[in-house]
Amino acid sequence: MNDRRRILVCDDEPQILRALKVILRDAGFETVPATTAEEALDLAAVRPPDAAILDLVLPDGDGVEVCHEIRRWSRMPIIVLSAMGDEDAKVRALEAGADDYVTKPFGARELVARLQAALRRVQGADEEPTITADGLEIDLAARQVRRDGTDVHLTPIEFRLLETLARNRGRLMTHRVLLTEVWGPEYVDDITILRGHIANLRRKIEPVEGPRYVRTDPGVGYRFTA
Amino acid sequence: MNDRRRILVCDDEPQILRALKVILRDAGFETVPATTAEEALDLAAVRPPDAAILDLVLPDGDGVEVCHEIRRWSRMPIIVLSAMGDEDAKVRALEAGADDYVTKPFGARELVARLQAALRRVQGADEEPTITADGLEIDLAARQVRRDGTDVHLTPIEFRLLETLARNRGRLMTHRVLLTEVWGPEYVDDITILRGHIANLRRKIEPVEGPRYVRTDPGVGYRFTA
DNA sequence: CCGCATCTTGACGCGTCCTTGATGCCGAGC
DNA sequence: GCTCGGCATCAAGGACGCGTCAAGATGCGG
Repeated sequence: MNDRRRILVCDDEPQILRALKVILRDAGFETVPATTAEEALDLAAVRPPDAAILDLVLPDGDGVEVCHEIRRWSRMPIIVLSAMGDEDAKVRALEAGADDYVTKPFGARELVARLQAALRRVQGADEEPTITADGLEIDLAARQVRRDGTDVHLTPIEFRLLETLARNRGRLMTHRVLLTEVWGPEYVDDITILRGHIANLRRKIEPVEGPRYVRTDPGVGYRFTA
Repeated sequence: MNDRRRILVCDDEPQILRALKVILRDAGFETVPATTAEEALDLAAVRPPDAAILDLVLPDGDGVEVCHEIRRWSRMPIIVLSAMGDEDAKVRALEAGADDYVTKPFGARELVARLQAALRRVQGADEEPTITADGLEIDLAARQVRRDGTDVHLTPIEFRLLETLARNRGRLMTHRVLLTEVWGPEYVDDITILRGHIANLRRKIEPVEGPRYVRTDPGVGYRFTA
């Protein structure tokens, strides 16, 4: 019996595919290789892997599309590989539902670390009634937040902001995604308002010594870390 | 002999159908696949399954219609799959008799958990005779309320309001939920009337120094706290 | 037909929350 | 070392929701 995690890896360059295979095997993962977008989607549907690593540029399509397709039916962790400087495609992949990105050339340790972090996230993501991250309790059904046992009062917008971040804990949420999710599509570009409420939220739930739960990814967005 | 539960699954996209099949098989269910609304209704009629999972968008109709049709003759658990952001269709499906909804993309474990919860719910529903919260007694069967031992007279609407709040004690009940629950779906937006009766209810059961049982959540709704 | 209890509706004052722009800080690139 | 862009913070205004009250509508029983 083999209980190793299966990782779908899609990249059109054979040497990168081989390198990824070695890196993942050493980290205790099983690799399911694919070289085209179509092959990746087929493999994912026939027997869903535990996570996927997708190159953004593929012969028969875009890694963003693959990401989008998979997200129609699965929440499996997806990490995209982007060439350096390809900021735009990176952000589009994140908005299509990717969990994180790694820019090529990547270090083996960084990739594995991000993969494991993403896998850890999915463990308790089963739409639990209450999310707990050391010292912070978020009761989604009751719409109640406690820090170190004492209740914290959040305004409606602050709660929805924290809720969407916590529901996607570990995942990098772009500014645009957060804005459309909390305020609606017409606020897509209003980053100022997002910043303001992030500040208020932090003042209420973060310890004084610095941000612990809500991390900033400069130029891209925010993420909730446990 | 096969005693596995049979689940009718209706989705027009082959990839999603395949993924659902795998997920359900791993959870110990047998899948009855269908790709159109008509096919789903036929299969359900020929040999009723134990539950149904329906996509909201189908080639020859709406998942809401299928839901409505099935409900004409069966109380089997129905779970609908809705695309993210399609709040309206989701609500209509629930009003047509669906038990629960899962938004795509869904986690495998979440879907299975909700399916099992729905199956369990069909077994038996429980009733609570009387709810007590320090100094306040609510006898649901006798429709009687006492505060500190003395009877309090509530009008019919006031009682139903308190009843729904108390049955979901601790949980925040939105304006919309309270209005549909107490007054009916056509009062969904009439917040004024809700405010008025909340005020009257408070005058009768709350101590003079301020609200203790019925707390207000600005912009969202009310909740009953013990 | 009348009176009472209840429900509904609108207006008003008040408090909270949202929004916006200005300001200062920090890191990256030159 | 300097400039520039992105980020956090703060304060002020304006908008919105809430609770309250009173008057009118409705329904029921006497």
